[in-house]
Amino acid sequence: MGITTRQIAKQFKIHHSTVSRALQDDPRISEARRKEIKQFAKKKNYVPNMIAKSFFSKKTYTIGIIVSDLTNSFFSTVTKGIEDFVNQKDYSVFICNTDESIDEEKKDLNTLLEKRVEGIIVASATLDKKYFSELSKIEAPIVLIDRFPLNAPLSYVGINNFEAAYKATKYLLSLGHRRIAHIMGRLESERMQGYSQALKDAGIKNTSNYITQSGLRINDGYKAMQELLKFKQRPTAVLAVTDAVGMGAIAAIKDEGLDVPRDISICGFDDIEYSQFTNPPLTAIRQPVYEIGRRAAEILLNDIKNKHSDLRSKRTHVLLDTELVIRKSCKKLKQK
Amino acid sequence: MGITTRQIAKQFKIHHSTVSRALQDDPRISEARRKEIKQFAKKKNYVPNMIAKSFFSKKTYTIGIIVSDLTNSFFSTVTKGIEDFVNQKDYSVFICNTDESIDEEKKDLNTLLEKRVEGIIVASATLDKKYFSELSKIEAPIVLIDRFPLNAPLSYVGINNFEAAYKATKYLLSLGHRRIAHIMGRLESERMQGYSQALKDAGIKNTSNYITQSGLRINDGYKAMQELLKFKQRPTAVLAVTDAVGMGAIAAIKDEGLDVPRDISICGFDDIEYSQFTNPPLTAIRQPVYEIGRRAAEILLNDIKNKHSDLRSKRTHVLLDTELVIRKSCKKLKQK
DNA sequence: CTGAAAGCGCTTACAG
DNA sequence: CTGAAAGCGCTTACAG
Repeated sequence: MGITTRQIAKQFKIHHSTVSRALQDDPRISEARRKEIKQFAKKKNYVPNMIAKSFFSKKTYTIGIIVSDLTNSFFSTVTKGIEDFVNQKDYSVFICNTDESIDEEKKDLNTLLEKRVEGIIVASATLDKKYFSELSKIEAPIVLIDRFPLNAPLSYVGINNFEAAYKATKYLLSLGHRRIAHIMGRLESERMQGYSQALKDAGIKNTSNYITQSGLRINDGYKAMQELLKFKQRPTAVLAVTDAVGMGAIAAIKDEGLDVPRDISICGFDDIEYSQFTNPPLTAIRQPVYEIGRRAAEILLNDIKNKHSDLRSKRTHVLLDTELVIRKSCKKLKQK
Repeated sequence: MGITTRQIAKQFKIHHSTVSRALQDDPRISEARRKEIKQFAKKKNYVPNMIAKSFFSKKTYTIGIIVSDLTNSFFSTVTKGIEDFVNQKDYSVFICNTDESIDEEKKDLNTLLEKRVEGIIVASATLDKKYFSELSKIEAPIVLIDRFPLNAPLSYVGINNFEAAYKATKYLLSLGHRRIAHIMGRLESERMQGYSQALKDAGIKNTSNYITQSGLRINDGYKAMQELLKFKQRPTAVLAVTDAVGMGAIAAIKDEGLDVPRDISICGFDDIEYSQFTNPPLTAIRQPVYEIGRRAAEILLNDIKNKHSDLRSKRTHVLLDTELVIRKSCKKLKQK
């Protein structure tokens, strides 16, 4: 193992507390001593033991991030936003994937707490109120991202999902579509509600007819679209819960010998980097993904700093703006 | 802060070592004691302090991963592969982004070492031999991925880049292309060499004419392609150093009013999930990305376990197979 | 300017 | 079956 302050001290026949002080540039230690100690430490590749430091100071300079799947472009981008921000402040980050399992999430949470992270950012695999009220009792600051019940007793940053989905659906309606389907996510019911409301506001009944549930990945979208394709009256447009699902849907449509947007229009949600390159380029709601991560990190670090003061914002709720990015995957329907 | 073993001990007027043992299910502690202690601990939300445990045991159950950019599909997939594997063994992972900066990489490495990770997996931002020989002196096991000089004095897992690029270039040649360009990466010179060798073997001189260097992202590919488009004799095919670069190249070609593959064929490298959805679908060399992560994790954990024994494989070199996935972005040239 | 002590929360030999 | 002690590598009041 690495050399310790005690071993350095022995070398100079001094006390290890002096070594500790010299290494910290304590002005009370004489210039000469400091120099020789630091030089020796360097030569011996001394690496301060943060575990011991943390043990003493109660500061670990680490936070944890819990997401469902890093492979998902949304989550890797959020994570990058978080990492970039906290790194500047000398924090490290533990990353945990839950694969949408709430049990895994609880396990991860526990591990993080055992490792004494100073704060946690979580995109939860559940929306269970009880769970969140438990979370809010945890001492370490927590910031929710992406998934959260509005008015959860915790800080969160994300978007207004209802509004965004409403906006997307209205766009589809404005193109003349009436049979608009929605491939919804397990936890993305706000988006589904925004979709439904838009249909209702347009005077469309039975808005739940064309709703099918799916996972968030490409394959999930493929399968969900296959289901929608079985309807005798096929939808003419589909609002997908994520871009990846939208891509899967496009693939399913093509495999059926149909065309996007000629036969069916597709609107995505996220606007990941690759969506501009699909065929056709995907029209989608854009979330400021990186920014979501950055803001969450900012709030978390702030809560950590003010942990013991009243400045701690136990409940900062940030909803960032979304934007409908119109590309080529949605077609205007001819008037009948 | 959370409750400690001492506080629990006080509650029952016993010694904290007894509490420690009860919590560990030490059979020497009486059934009754154990039960009441565990129950009380649970009620009080006792969370064992891993920092203290690590401090004692010298095991932190954490590893570090250093990559250039998590936003890059390749790296997030590798990371997932690593995480999934080590999680089963109860390890946590620190994730560090270097953004291709070697200074940042060194800083990250140092932080990881201070935090006493038990091992590190790194996709380095450099190929400097001196650097790697320094790395090899570090006590913690290290496994290199993606970027490494062949025969580096460290374990690594990746692919045979030379061979893969050779294979891709040969495919382009077989399609009748002669003016084949290569958008190379800063560190991907093996791929470039495979490309050059294939051209040479086909009797093509001046193989460096059509080589241009670029970053690894979409935008980088866009800019690099713009340069290639300026040649009086434009290339008829391009081997891109990554899929993302290939996508950028396609965009640049289209923006110039040209078509892929009609005017220029594009071959990617990686075969990320999104490449099947581009327009046209991207022909690319497929790397077993997730598997690279998994294997690297396996070797690392093995080295950690055998750290002090001869079983430690200080230099396991694994090169996984690649495959050329033919889709629609490369066209057969007509015979003249 | 430097030293000796105490303590952070655990665990594990050593006793009994 | 349980206790008391020592120690992991640091830091920081307290002395002098």
